[in-house]
Parts: sequence; structure tokens; C-alpha cells
Amino acid sequence: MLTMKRSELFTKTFKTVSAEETSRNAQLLLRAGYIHKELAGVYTYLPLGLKVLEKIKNIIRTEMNAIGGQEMLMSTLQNKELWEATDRWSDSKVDIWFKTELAAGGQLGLAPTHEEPVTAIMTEYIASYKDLPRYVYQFQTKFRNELRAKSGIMRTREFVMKDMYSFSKNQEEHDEFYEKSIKAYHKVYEQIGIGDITYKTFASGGIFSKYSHEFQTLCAAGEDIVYVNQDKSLVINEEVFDDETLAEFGAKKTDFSPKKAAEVGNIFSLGFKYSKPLKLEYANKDDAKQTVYMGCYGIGVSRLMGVVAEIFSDEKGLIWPENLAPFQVYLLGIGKTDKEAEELYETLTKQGVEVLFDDRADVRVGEKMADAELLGMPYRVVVSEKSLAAGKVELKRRAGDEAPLLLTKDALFAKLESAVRNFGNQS
RNA sequence: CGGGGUGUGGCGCAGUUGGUAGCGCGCCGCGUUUGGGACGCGGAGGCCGUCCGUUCAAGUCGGAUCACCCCGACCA
Repeated sequence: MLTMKRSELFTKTFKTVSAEETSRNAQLLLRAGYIHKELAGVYTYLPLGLKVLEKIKNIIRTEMNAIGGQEMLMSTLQNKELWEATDRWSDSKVDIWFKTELAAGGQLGLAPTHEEPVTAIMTEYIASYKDLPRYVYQFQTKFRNELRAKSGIMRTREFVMKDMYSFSKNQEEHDEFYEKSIKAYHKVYEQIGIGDITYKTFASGGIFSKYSHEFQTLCAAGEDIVYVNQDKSLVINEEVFDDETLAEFGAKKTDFSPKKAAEVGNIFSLGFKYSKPLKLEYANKDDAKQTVYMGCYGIGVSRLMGVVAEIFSDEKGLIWPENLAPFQVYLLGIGKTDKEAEELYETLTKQGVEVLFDDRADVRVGEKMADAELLGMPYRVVVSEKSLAAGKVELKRRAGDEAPLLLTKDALFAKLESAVRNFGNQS
């Protein structure tokens, strides 16, 4: 679905949204028909929303593959025994489980994360140092029974996550990959358009490593507070922003200022936390049994979409970065230009430009313009009798406030050339 | 889970001292319009979140319950 006619696209825009819905990302995505709210913290992704999600996934997929990741897809339903082995089944230990009963008897859980199953799988596939290292990842729907869902699609009970797991012979091998993953993450955020406001931060690492790293995007709607030092080279999460941490980095409290931020990634050195209880071992060259050293690397894909909607939007609607927009161009005709607009649509389609053609005959110009702004495609192309008489069409960027350009079709094609790149070639 | 708020046609809302529900948007039909969410005329569409109670009578009063929103707590 590279191009589409608006009259055929399954979506609808709304002028109003419930006064209860205060989160900007939810308001805009609901009004623009990208998502549908099912329950608190549970959303359906409609065709437009799914396209954005898929584009984010493709950016991540490319970078994960580039550092050796191999994509797979694990199950949602979880084996209780596996999680008992690591003492993470009990609700007193992990309080966000959704659990359910098997008709034949017995309990299952809906996966909140996948360390246990992936480690168990690997015991079947890793036996020798020759089997290492291995890096696998997936895009999977996670379930977390949050006490309180909030902020639209930024904190939900059901969400899409990219989770990668690394299996290394030892810490040195792991550290090398961990550094690569950091670079890959930065590349992902850059392509999404939030590279300059997304920082790798020091966060609490739990019991098994002192720190983990998070990737935090500065965003007023974020739930977290990060402390950014003056030259932005060091960013520390609030929960570990104390004298001890500062001493470790030789930094002074006064060099930092607090900022609201949203967590868009989190990477952990897991060490032997899961490989030990689940007995994931390999034989080295001397046939001595070694425990596999693990790491995990998450990105909340659907949350990321929410963060982007928060950041790239204005009072009129969404403003998608080119790499994420469902379509590059919102095309519409004014006056008696049906034939010419249709022709331009076909030409752009042939050229591989992702275009949404608002061909609705019974809709007035104002509504089409308003929709173009609400839906937030990077470019708007208008075909009118006036401009056609001059042999031209009108091009306007959604972002910024530049006046529309009057261009010949050839000039238009040249301008849109950069937009031809297609990140979302799914379905 | 503590505190606060909200549930009424598809969506957004109003509904007075209790008397059997209304507005805007959207939708359907006809006509006029057509560079910024047009207008006229005619229509369709609701057991007022759910249950129990008070009453001759409940959207409205009482109780319970469910759902949703916000603040806080929580968040490998």
C-alpha cells in the first residue's frame, strides 16, 4: 500500500475528542484516525497508525540486523514453570502479570518480557563455544498489568516492543556487543528524527549490575526526570542522581539541570542472572562448562510512536518526520481538476512516491486542507485551475511556515525525490 | 492502591425543585454551493454504564458495582 485514495482508505477524522483525553498524542492520533481506543491502556492501530508502526519497526530492524541480530517471534503465552525457575512467577515478585487458566487445567501467563523463554530456547541451540555469540530479537506484543495506564500510547497495558537478547561467551565479548548496540540505538533515534534530543542515560541496573543504560528523549509528556550536564555528555536518571553516582563520574551536582523525558530504550547487561538458573551453558575448547553471559536490549515501539506524536505536532495536528509518515504526500485537487489531479496521482504512484490522494468528491476544500494538516504528511500538493493555467502545481511542507511553492511538475518530482525513499514496504 | 473527577444517539455535550430526553457535529435524501471544516428543506438514530432501592412517577434521590480520565504511589 504505497499509495492510496482517501475515499478508499479505512479511516476517518474527527473534530472533537473527549475532554477527558488530555494527552496530546492520544488526542491527535484519535482525531486523525490513526488509533482506536479499546480500553484504558489498550489501543488498536488502524491502517494509518499501523503504517507508522511498521516504519519505525523497519528502521529498528535494519539497525538490529546490521549488528548481527536475527529476527524471530516468540510466543505470548508463557510456561509458568520457566518463570518459577527464576522466581519471577509470583505476583509478589513481578506484580504486572496477566495470568489466565488453561481449559484443561493449569496456569499460563501473558508475557511481560522474554528473558526466560529465550534463555530456555537457547539451551537447545547453544552447547559449544562454536555456537556463540548469538543475537536474536523480535517485535512482540507485551502485556503488563499496570496499575495505571496513562499518557495515551506512552504507557499502556498492551504494547509493541522490540526486544533483543545477546548470548556471549564472556563479559568481554558481551561488552563489545553492548557498545555496538548503543551505536545502533543512536542511529535508530537519529533516523526517527529525535536524535538530538535523545540521550543515553545512566539508570538503576537492579541487583545484578550497578547501572543499566536508558535512552531518554526530552519530552514534556515524559514520566521521567533526567539530569543533563552542561555539555550534554553525561545524563543521569533521577533515581540514581545522588552523591555516590556523582562521585563515580567526578561530577558536581550544580553542573546538571533536570529535564522531563520519556524512556524510549533500555539496555541491560544481564550477566548470568537468567543463564544460571536456567542452566544455559556451553563447553569451551577444554570442554570446561561455562555459563553464557547475557544482555537484553529493548525499545518500546508503540511508545516511540507516541513520543514522536508529542514532539512533532502543533495545534493543527500531526507533523510526521519523513521517515515515519504513512505517506509522503497529501494530494488534493481544487475546482474542476479531477482529471489532472488523478493523472498526477498516477504519475507519483509510478515514481514510487507514497501519496495519499484526497479524491473525495463531496468534500469541500477547507475540510481537505484541515485534514491534510491533522494527518500530518510531510508534503501537501494542491492541483488547482489557477496553477494549472500557469502549468504548475503547488507544494507545501507541513513542517515550518514556509509559503507554498508553485512548481512545474518536473520541479515537483525533483523536490520529492528525497521523499521517494521508502522505509515501509510492508503489505 | 490512596485522592479527585466523569459515564446521556456514532462523536462532543446540556438536562432546573423527580413528571418519561435535547443541542452541536457526523449520518441519509433533495437542492443550491465549492482556494480553508458552506447553506436551505426533509429524515434516521438513545431502556440516560450496570444492578438494587425510595417513589404514583427516577437521567435526576439513596446504596452498591463496573468503566474511563487526572494527581500521587508503583514501574525487571
